[in-house]
Amino acid sequence: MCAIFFGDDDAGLTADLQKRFAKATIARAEHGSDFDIWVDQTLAAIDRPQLASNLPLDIQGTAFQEQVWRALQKVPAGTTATYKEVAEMIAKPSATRAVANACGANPVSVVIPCHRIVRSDGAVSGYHWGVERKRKLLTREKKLCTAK
DNA sequence: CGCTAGAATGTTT
DNA sequence: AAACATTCTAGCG
Repeated sequence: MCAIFFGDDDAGLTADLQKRFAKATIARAEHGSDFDIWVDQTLAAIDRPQLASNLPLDIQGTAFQEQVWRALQKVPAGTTATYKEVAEMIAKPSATRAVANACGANPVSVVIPCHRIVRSDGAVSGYHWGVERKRKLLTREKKLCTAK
């Protein structure tokens, strides 16, 4: 698995995929195939982050991005971190903007929680798949966490 | 004191 | 060389 995308419709999704993987040919998974099983696991991982480690992820990114993404996975569900905090986690306190860049480059939306990152004033700034979706994810996670 | 405008900053394409 | 899902500070009302 090299990417996990959100989308409201097929057209938007494939368009996004094409943009990210310009040279790739888009194909669909057969129902009941191995890939289909992974999709199930991925969806399950939204609620249980531990399951994410079962996924055969094949993420491609620069060294900097990998640092950021690793830091992101340390952010507990139901909480948020600021771009600056993440920047400090990877020992580059002044690279806040760069961190934001790396978040946007993250291909695996749910496995790496790029939606838990907000601005220092607490405002939800941007999200590749829509700020609306980001807010919903956050409130949802907060509920899940407090319910536990 | 609260707000706006502008510079600083690191990484990617 | 340009663009960005930020942040910090100085200046103004």
